Amino acid sequence: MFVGTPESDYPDIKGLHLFSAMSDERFKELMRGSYVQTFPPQIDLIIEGDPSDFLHVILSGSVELSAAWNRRETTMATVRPVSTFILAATIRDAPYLMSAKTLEKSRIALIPSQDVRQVFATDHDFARAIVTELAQCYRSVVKSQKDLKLRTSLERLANYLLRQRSNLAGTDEFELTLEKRKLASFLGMTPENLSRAFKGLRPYGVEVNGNRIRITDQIDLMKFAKPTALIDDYSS
Amino acid sequence: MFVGTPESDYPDIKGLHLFSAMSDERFKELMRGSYVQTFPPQIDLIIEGDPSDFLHVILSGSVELSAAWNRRETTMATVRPVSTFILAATIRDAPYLMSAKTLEKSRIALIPSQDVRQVFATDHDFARAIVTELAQCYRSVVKSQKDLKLRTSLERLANYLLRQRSNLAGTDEFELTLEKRKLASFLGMTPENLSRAFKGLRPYGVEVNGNRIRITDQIDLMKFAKPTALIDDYSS
DNA sequence: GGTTAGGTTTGATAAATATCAAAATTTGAG
DNA sequence: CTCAAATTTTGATATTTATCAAACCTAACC
Repeated sequence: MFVGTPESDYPDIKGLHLFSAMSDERFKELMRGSYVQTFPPQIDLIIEGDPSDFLHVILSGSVELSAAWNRRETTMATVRPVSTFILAATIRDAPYLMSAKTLEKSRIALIPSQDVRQVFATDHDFARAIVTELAQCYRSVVKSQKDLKLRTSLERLANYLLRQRSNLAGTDEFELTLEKRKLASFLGMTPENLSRAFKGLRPYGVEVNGNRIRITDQIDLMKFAKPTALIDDYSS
Repeated sequence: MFVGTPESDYPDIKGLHLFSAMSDERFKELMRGSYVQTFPPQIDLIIEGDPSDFLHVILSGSVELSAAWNRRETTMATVRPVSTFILAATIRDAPYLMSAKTLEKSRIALIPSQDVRQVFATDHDFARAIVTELAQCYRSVVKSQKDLKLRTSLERLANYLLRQRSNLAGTDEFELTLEKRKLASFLGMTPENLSRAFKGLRPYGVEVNGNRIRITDQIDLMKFAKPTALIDDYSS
């Protein structure tokens, strides 16, 4: 099992901003201690509260990050290739704050947290790359927090659709990448409410057909959604 | 005006985890480019969207971080001495996501972002300290997000009170450090709702008298609030 | 192709939260 | 100390959102 991540996966992982500045030497060292596994859908990779044994890198498929309390559960984010997750817990050697579960069949590289922390302590370029990554993560959560506290559920949905649209090369028609159930939870509402929210956006030119969304009047939708870079631009 | 931060403030600032590992040499260099200013209450230090010109260090007083959208406004956090704020924006050289305003008369050290980024690029210990700090910040926002999405307003208030209680050496009686108006906004509710929420906690042993809170039955309150380290422990 | 399980939608209702208005209380300035 | 302004509380009401139940749809499976 512990045979290390196959070399064929190196380019994908090294392509991440996090690892790109690292010396090949050290990168290979890190990879040797790691391994790749393919998981079926609906597998729990991490339960919140667990000690952070591995930094995870998703190579294919998709993973849901969720949190639970008092029999309630909420989707915090979905992670798609190629990216890492649970970086902050790894660095701080602290328990995971979120659970992770595969949504589809997924290939995931697991890098022992101890190794990551060790390289972090000695490799300055890596430390700097982590800073940039964490600053980005932090800013993303702050944006998401603003979304939640400042907008109604209808506004959140409208802005979500506009973000999806621009992610997907700005075509007027696109598919939802999330099950509606998950989307509802991600946006902080119930599935029933999401269904009604879609109807509520019809007057602004949103047509829904299963997973297929068509935005017939983007200007009109934007006038309602009022997107702003300080909430909706995940790249800054 | 640009006379540098007075040396008498060095110990406080150097005491921050962020700067403690930095060489005295470099620290003095950073301080020479910085300056300290005393602001009256209710002064806008930062407007969200501004370019991040300075890393701020609060030396005395208190500062509110808030965000606004579409004529709505919400309190995101309050910062107390001695700590930095707006670190992520400084590092990423990105616009501030939150506004900052003094709540009381406050002394604040301003360190040019450019200098911080430069030291960050050359001083490895500083880079590592920033990582730890940012990981901590990130985890705090995630906890706060879980609080918001998983709990009702009554539960949020109950857990807030328990956190305050433990922060303040665990006495049964303590003072709110925030105006109720701000507290309501921080907890994601209206002032009217907060007032009613306090009443709603009376059956669980919470007595309110102005800013004075008395928790007469901590066990009972905890049974209702169900605090968990994965949301309420801001030190991990 | 029929069946079943799970997701989605719809309608009815309940609960949580916000809004508006006004009274009560506190705070701060002069 | 007194008055004005702001905050807090209270009551009445409206809006938003959640819950429950049932119908409907979809997709995987035998």
